[in-house]
Amino acid sequence: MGKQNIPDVIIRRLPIYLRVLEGLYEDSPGDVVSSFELGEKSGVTPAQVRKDLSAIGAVGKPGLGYNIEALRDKLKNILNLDKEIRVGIIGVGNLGHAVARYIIQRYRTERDYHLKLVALFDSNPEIVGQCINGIAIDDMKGFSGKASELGFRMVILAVPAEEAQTVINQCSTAGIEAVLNFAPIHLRAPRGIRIHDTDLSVDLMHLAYYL
Amino acid sequence: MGKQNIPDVIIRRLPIYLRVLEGLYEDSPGDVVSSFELGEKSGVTPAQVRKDLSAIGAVGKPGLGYNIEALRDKLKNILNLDKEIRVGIIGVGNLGHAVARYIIQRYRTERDYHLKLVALFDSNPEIVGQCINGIAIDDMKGFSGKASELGFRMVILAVPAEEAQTVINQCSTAGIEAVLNFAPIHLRAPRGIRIHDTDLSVDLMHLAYYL
DNA sequence: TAGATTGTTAATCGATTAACAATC
DNA sequence: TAGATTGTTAATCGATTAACAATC
Repeated sequence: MGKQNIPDVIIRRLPIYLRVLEGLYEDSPGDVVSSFELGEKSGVTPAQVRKDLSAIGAVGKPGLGYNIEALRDKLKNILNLDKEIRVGIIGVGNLGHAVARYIIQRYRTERDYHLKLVALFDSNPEIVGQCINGIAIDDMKGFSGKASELGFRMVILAVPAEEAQTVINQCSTAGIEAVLNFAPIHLRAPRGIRIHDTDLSVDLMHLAYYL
Repeated sequence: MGKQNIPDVIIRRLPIYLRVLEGLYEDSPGDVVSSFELGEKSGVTPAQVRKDLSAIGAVGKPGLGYNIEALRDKLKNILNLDKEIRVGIIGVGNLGHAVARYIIQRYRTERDYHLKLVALFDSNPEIVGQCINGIAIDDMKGFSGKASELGFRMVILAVPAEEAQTVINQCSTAGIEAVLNFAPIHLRAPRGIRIHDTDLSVDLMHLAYYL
């Protein structure tokens, strides 16, 4: 496979381009988009757009622009979104619960994003066994088995900070490869796992600087 | 005020340092922390930590490190977290609702972060008038009045993509200065408003690349 | 053809890392 | 004093921007 080691800064912008392209495709499938328009709608300069697209091997036509559908498909392909991606959530408290509902709702409406929530886990016996939109909350004890049984390699982590490192080590054992971490703590990534930290509080504090 | 134009990359790391320092302070107030330990716990190199802290004018003692409490206070001061920060949420659907509960819960437990949710807005008459933890959902029509009455300058935007640009223009009129945007669209920032975009879907797609 | 826009190269800019004298 | 760690300077690295010949 031709993963030519594209820098992460570029990868990070691809979902944003893709989001814009989906919108353009709805309005005018079969049409073309320039780096100027795509950049405008993505918050990126036209030069940057061309540099990024050229880095991933997407090609446009001089004088015209990029074919919307082809470019969209290219991006989906690179981001692995042309296959079904199964996701589990660990930690179904306030936040995990909300994220679960959000994903279910969003990817129900959404056309064909192959992002599918397949499992929920918690270690609190009081909520294990409950259901969210038909998905049962499993005991964290059975995590490893469920992961291979259901075949998900991506996990959303919404447990308390104190438990997060322990849980991520379990994820590693279970063959998980990517983790979106909502716990307010920086985790040491075990070998073979990619972690992205995200924290509403951190975002708010960052913004607070600009008040 | 000494806002010496600190680059945003640095500002972005400050809340993370602060988060670590709060933890350290609980365990050993009055103690000192080295750039090595702080970096370790923040996912940043020691050199970077020292560069960042020096940029904001924080000082440590050679051979010892940085005083935990003093550094924490310095960070809070720079991030404006030594004053009360009032926040409103616009759009109380699935996501806005979850964010509201999350903030209320988190800043109840939290010691003394002066981040306070003071208002909720929506334009759907069916939910206007409802309450979340004692905070009423107001009609978006009265936004501008409420903003100045309650004195919040920061807003969390959780409306559908189609409405986001319109709403942010209203925010501008109402004197809002900072917006955390959850709508899956890049917004043109009106003069005087700082916008940070955040989108769970974008984060998941970004991670999907590494599967 | 004339006008528009790509793809790429070179120039610029800024951020990270390395190194080490100063200092507790 | 000896050992540790800061604060800063210089070196490196990488990302963004500008510019423009090639091409539709």
